[in-house]
Amino acid sequence: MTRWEPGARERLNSAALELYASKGFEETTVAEIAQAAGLTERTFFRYFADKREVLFAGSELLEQQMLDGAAAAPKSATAFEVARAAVTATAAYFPEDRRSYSRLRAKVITENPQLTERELRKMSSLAEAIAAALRERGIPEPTATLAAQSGVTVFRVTFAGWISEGERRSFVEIETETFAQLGAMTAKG
Amino acid sequence: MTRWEPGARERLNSAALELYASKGFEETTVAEIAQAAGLTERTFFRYFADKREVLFAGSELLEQQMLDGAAAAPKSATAFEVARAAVTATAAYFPEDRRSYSRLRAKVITENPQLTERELRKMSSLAEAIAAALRERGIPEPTATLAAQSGVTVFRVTFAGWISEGERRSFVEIETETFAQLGAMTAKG
DNA sequence: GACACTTATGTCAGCAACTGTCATCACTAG
DNA sequence: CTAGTGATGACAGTTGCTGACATAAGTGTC
Repeated sequence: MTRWEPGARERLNSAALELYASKGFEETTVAEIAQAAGLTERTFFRYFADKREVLFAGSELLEQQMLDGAAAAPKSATAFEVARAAVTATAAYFPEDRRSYSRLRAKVITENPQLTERELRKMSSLAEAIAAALRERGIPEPTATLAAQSGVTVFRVTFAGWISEGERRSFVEIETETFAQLGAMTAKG
Repeated sequence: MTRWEPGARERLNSAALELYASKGFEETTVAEIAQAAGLTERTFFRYFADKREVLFAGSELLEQQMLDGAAAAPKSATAFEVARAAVTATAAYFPEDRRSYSRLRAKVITENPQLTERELRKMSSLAEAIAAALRERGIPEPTATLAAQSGVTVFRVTFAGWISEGERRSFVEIETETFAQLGAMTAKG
């Protein structure tokens, strides 16, 4: 018999989501999460920097995917095209099987201001990563930030649509349309 | 003799900014801020919901100014034009005299992740307010959110430019240029 | 197979953010 | 003069989070 079961991180993760969803984020104490996972509070904080972070672990993968997408764009691409490539590359991250999980997670997040803040920070960090990649390509500020932010905005709108009630289209389909709308909107005037 | 000096809110506000700037946000305790203002910790929390909020009070004014700007836009304006009107209306909020104060405040905020999160939330809330105004005008989603977010992105980039070292141009000047850049960027492709 | 070494966890003490509750003092209306 | 109101103080309590140290499981070495 091992002293501890494997997969502590996983257990903490799902225990947290379940509790946050069932009784609310603020009403859940870290001690409860730890107990549900068969661990102690102290251990929770060894895996996650804070009570919120447990819902956002793994976002480095998303960022990496975006950066890979940006890197794959042709040399001749404009700033906005590179940003778009970065966003498009994340589609693989949102297959049909994850849609309902994403819905639950998003619901928990939008219902709590603290979690919303953290989500915004992650989005901002994604934008900054893309902006940095654009700068690497020689695109100056503020164009780099502007393009990166716009790309992330499309990403957010796309994601919101993807998890909206009754939506059946795939992530890429929605994304394509969202980009088209942004183009149409700013082109005019 | 009154038992307490007037302007408690003001005193807490400036004491907090000074302490955050001089010894860092996390290194400053609420008790210290309260003491510097001649009050108690409990009173601090009567004025501000949390330790961060002390730097963000008054953002309702900014939001109102944006909404007024949006409301003043002609009926025939497109979603993006209305969003632009909202952003342009905030220029009065950033006169030359406030630039150095804004610089200090921004420095404190960008140096701390927790404060950055709160700032992002405020920006998000501004975008949501504009989006709601657009919906009121009959503009459907996701166009409303897309336009509002884009407007706020321009606002953020403009603000960052305005407080950047050595920048002399006025807020409106920078804003005009930023909008032009966004238009040029998305139009292409 | 004894020994050190590393890694994941537990235990415990403590700080600081935030909250609820009640007391207190200045001011105001009548 | 008194009763009421509103801002503040006093104080205790919960919880997020951290540091320091102990302990047990697994891993290698001779």
